[in-house]
Amino acid sequence: MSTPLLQAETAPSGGGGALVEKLQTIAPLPKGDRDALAALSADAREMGARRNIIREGDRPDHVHLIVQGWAARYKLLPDGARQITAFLIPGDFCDLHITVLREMDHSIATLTRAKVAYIPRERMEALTARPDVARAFWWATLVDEAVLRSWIVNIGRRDAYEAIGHLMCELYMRMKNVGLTRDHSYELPLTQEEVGDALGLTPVHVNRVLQRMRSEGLIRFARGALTIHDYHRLEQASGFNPNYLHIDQKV
Amino acid sequence: MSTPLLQAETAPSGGGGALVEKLQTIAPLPKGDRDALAALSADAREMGARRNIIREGDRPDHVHLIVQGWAARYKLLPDGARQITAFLIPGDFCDLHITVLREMDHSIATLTRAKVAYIPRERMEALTARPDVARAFWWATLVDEAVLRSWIVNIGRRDAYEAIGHLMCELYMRMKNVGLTRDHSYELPLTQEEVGDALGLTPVHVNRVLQRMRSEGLIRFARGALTIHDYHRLEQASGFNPNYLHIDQKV
DNA sequence: CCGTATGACTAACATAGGTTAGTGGCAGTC
DNA sequence: GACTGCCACTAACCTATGTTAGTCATACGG
Repeated sequence: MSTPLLQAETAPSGGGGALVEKLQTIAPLPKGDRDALAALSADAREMGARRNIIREGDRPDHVHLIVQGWAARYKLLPDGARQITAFLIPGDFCDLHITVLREMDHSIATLTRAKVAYIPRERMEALTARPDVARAFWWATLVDEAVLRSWIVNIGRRDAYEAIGHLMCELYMRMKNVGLTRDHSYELPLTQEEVGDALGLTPVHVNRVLQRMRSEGLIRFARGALTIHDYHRLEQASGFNPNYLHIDQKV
Repeated sequence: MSTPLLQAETAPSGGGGALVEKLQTIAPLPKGDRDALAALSADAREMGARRNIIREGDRPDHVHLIVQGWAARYKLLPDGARQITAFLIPGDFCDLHITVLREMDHSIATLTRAKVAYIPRERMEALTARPDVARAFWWATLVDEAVLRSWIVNIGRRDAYEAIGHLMCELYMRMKNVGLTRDHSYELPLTQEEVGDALGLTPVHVNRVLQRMRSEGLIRFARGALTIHDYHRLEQASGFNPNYLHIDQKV
């Protein structure tokens, strides 16, 4: 029996998958729109863990959508250091509007085995011709931007304990929003090094902080899954305020 | 004689101002578009330094554009710490698409005296009906996002010396792109505390680093203006690569 | 002109987090 | 069923940056 790296296949919205689930956060979409979006996930490609989806300098002519599994945006520094700037979960686009820019200024790689849909430009144009879809894409783009701002605060002004807690809360809310949590648990298939690369910490220090959180009974984090034993306390301790996710739902 | 906090009024693009200058980075705009954009700056309001333009929780129904002077996006933490997540210079929108989201998840304040244009929603819609303008707005949004990613790398994986140098290079390129540099100098009306709030550093440490840069003959930074004596060396030392600004111009 | 901010700057000391160099467990593989 | 590689985990030590508590110069309002 292997660790369940992939997400539950039972998409809660009845086949539409994470993308439809996510894009209906702000407003329900007409059936036609839902079907058109759900169709994107149909012929996704399987990819192994730790494979590049796109690399800095690439000029892709199609858009990538994470259907299943996890991926990360990252930049490499000359000295080999890596900074992860985003975690991508099912329903997230990798490069929604890359065609407006000349080329990628960062890379994206899978973290787990994953299913990734490749969507040709014309197909995206057909989708954005639907006003509700276009608006939902805008919403998703703006939330991505808000998450980036929130990460800057996390790295710049919170200590390691708060930052790690904050990240756990954010991922909990995002996973919940696409139906991938159960109680206060979710698949979190990150190594301690990857957590460190996202928060500007070393794996050694990430480990220290995790030990402390465990000893305090706050969380359980093992075998690629996180359980938050006391969500309220974690939120408090890390100064997490979900308003920047613009979800407007209850915990 | 007072310190010249405001930017040169002589907009290089013949009256269109920084916005037109910036939006033509990727492609020239038709005269009609240029005029429509330039008209936005016409009746901007004067604001004092350190005044809020919008605050977290606000639901503005119009868009703000920095016409002259500097502003900053920021978030405040419960303990009073501040993290600046963006510096806004002439030609930058504060909240281009706020109407898609419910409310602001961060605040924006002027840093210097500034001229800020208030643009009603209908007027923005009329502008985005012009395809080239819509595309240019997209470009601006995506570059803003790329800058956020770059800041995450800066704060997460570069030391203070590199991070400060990187910020100076970025602002140099952005100011140059709207015609607000002369040789390798530009108005940089930031206090050392504001630089620290952007990079997650204390003013004491910012001062230490600046002293070092000065002693090395790299820069001159005084009275609200920065001169980079050796741009190439600064770029090297800070690992700056302007590709993420998507400007495609020479230094 | 004098008082009051504000911001640049410094020194002495404290610490969160980095570095280096491991050990040990476990999963996959030939 | 031994090898291999990855990852969690630890210990001892180090340093970049934070903290506290100032001094000093300049700008501005009255």
